[in-house]
Amino acid sequence: MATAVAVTISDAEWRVMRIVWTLKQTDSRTIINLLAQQHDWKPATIKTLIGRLVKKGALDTTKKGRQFIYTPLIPEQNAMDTALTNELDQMCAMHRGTAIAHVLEQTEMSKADVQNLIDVLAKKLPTAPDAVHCDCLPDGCEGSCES
Amino acid sequence: MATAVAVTISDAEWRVMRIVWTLKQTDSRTIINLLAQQHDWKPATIKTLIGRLVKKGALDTTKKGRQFIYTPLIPEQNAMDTALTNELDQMCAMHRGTAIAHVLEQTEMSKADVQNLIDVLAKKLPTAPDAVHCDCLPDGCEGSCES
DNA sequence: AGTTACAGTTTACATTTGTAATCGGTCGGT
DNA sequence: ACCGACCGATTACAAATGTAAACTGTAACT
Repeated sequence: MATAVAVTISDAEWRVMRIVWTLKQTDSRTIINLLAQQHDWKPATIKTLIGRLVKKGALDTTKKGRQFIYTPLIPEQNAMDTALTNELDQMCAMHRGTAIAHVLEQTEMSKADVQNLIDVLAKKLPTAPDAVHCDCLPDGCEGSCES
Repeated sequence: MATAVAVTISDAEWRVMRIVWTLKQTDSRTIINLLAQQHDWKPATIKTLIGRLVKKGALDTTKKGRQFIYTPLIPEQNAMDTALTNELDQMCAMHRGTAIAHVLEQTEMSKADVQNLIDVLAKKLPTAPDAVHCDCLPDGCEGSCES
């Protein structure tokens, strides 16, 4: 395994990636046009973001005449998983379930997605531990860590 | 409503908050001792983080003799929700469900939590739309945006 | 009363991120 | 053959973040 370093994509860069992920491949012209509509970013700003993503190894480039064609080097689902997991991992293990519950309530999802989540959880239920303990303190936070 | 600005807590600051959330209230001594164990941060580093959190309005201080007692000004669950929601919101609406599925698979949760999530989803199922469309492109990404 | 030890504040500095102007090369048109 | 439009690269700069030393004041112990 070579590039196991899991590139970090910043918020602004994320916007660029979404365009490329969605279009599978594009040139900077298209990216700039689309993004300049959504945000009011100057073309120069978007070029910078593209440049950084290429340097970071998130986008690949293929010379096409005078310009480049950009393609994602890291899969969207992969980036999404990593971002969410990183966020969750830095939170108290005991409270993750509740946090996810709130997120589920507020996230609009298709029937199919909801059903799929139910299935995943149903499969998870049997092996789920009776309790997951707080891991906020070095030792284990016995007693002082309720609800 | 005064401070509706939703303070942003950085990764390193998050560690400090977790200590305070768990202990409900503490002094810097305790925070420093606990954190110095988990990470190898110098006391000065932790002091800086505490100071920034106070300035940001995430921690409250109460003079107690020569030192301060710190208490959380923002609730943990609230911070967790905000962090996760912000992360999710910047992702393609169409793919959020799948990403959450992956996260659910990898997150250890208690039986009670899993069951709770199932309930939340079951309640959500009837009103869930048949499809949630990709919102990565300005227009709506018809056609060019499959799974 | 003097000194120590530690709490909180100020200052420091490199890196990352957001935001953007400018430069340099080239493709296409006249 | 030349000029302009445009692409990608270089440079810029402030704010946030990670990491930490230095400074200041004062409570506690001798």
